[in-house]
This record gives sequence, structure tokens and C-alpha cells, in this order.
Amino acid sequence: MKPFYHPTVEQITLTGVLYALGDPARIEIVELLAKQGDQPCSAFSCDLAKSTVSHHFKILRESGVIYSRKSGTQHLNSLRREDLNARFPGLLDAILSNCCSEQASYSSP
Amino acid sequence: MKPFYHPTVEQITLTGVLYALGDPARIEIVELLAKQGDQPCSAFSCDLAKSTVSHHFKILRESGVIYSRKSGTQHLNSLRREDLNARFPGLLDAILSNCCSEQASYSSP
DNA sequence: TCAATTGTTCAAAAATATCGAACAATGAAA
DNA sequence: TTTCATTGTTCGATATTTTTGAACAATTGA
Repeated sequence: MKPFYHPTVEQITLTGVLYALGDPARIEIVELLAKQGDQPCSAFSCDLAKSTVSHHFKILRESGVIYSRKSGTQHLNSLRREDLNARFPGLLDAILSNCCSEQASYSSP
Repeated sequence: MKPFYHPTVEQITLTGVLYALGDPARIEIVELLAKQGDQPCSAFSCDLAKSTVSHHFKILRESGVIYSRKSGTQHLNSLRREDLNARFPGLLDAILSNCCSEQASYSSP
């Protein structure tokens, strides 16, 4: 398997991040990581095909929103909080604090 | 011509807004309106077909980001600042203050 | 009335997303 | 070691969106 591509902080673009988060499945994934910490893809349950879910993780990864690393048979994904805060101060918090299911329960790290 | 559809504040969704802004042309349109105030579609110059630009304005309109009204032969578009602030507090500012060409020059109304 | 301007609508082409099936990598069990 | 199960990626086909040029509608001014 090809190694994962992860953009550097400088390579992260605003439209790339907004595009990545502008999808219901993907923002749910990000909510999950924000609330529960690092998670394998399988922790995200929905009614999409697993190839589609894999694709969504790829979009998030390649836009710089998440970092994926291998861990045994699974891949652990983490939200790139610090990198996103460094690149776009305040953006992630503004989004997470307005997330559908996050209104009350979200708090910074 | 069919009258424009504009969602109410309650109908505006987070993914809808993020999706709308997750496109280089569309976020530029929003930057333009943020900086220059109400503008007709023709004020946005780029190398896209005019039918495509019209489509981008429609996406922005139907996601609740802009409001369009007829004014003679043209359509004037305004950023729905107050509505967006009411629905998703802090979101628009966080995005505009991180806009590519907005880093230094953006400021709230 | 005629022409010019602005932007929308339509249908076709191009690009992207979704899916199921096959594959690769790892770890556990036999 | 040889299976087997688990996790997620990759591939090719189908479905959905985007983009485009051409035609149209609405308005204004000559």
C-alpha cells in the first residue's frame, strides 16, 4: 500500500478545509475525532459503503484536517488541531462549536 | 424567471455553508461582498463561463450565504452577515479573517 | 421599436462520488 | 507455519454534479 500523503501546515488551504468539512459524513467524522480522540475508520458508523468511507477519510487527510497512521491492522486517525489552529486561527473552534450535535458538548483540548 | 429561493435562518445548515464556501470561486465572491458591499454578479470577474458564475451565485444563495435581489437589469447580492452570525456565531468572522487575500484587510461591519 | 446589458435556463460534455468486488497488510488461531 | 479474520485501500463501473455554450427572459436606454 502506498504511504499516506499528508500536506504540511503551509500546504493546507482554506477552501480545501472548508470543502472537506462541507460534507455531512466528513464533518461527523471530525466531530467524532474531536470528541472521542484518535479513532480507527471503523469507529465511524454510517450507511455508506466502506470504500466510500475510505474515500472520505482520504479527503480529510489530504486536505490536512486529519492525520492517519497505521496501528496493527487498523489506521488511527487524529484531528490536526494544532496545525489547523496555526494555519487558520480560530477556524476549527468556530466550526466545532457550531456542529449540529456539538452545540453543548464541545470544548477545546 | 422564477423568483429566487432563499432559506430562512433556521434552514441554513453548517455543511451547506461550508460546502458553499469550499470552492475558490465562491469564497472569492464572498470576499468581494465582504469587502466591497453589495455587488452585481458582473462585479465578480474570473475566467469561468457566465452560466457557471450564475450557478455559483445560486449555490451561495440557496445555502443562505448571500441574498440576491433584482435591481433593474442586474441582480444585487449581499452577504447575509447577520443571519449567519445568528445561526452560527463566530463562523463567518473566523472564515473571513482567514481568507487568502483577506488576512490583513478584513474587518467586521 | 430596436438594441444593449444582465443574468438565468437548458442540454450535452466533463469531472467527481459512490459502490461492490478484489486486493494487501497485519495479527491471531490452529 | 499455515490458515483465517479483521481493517482499510484500490479498481472499474455506474450515478451524480459541475461546467459550458447557446438560447432565452427581463429591463433599460436610444
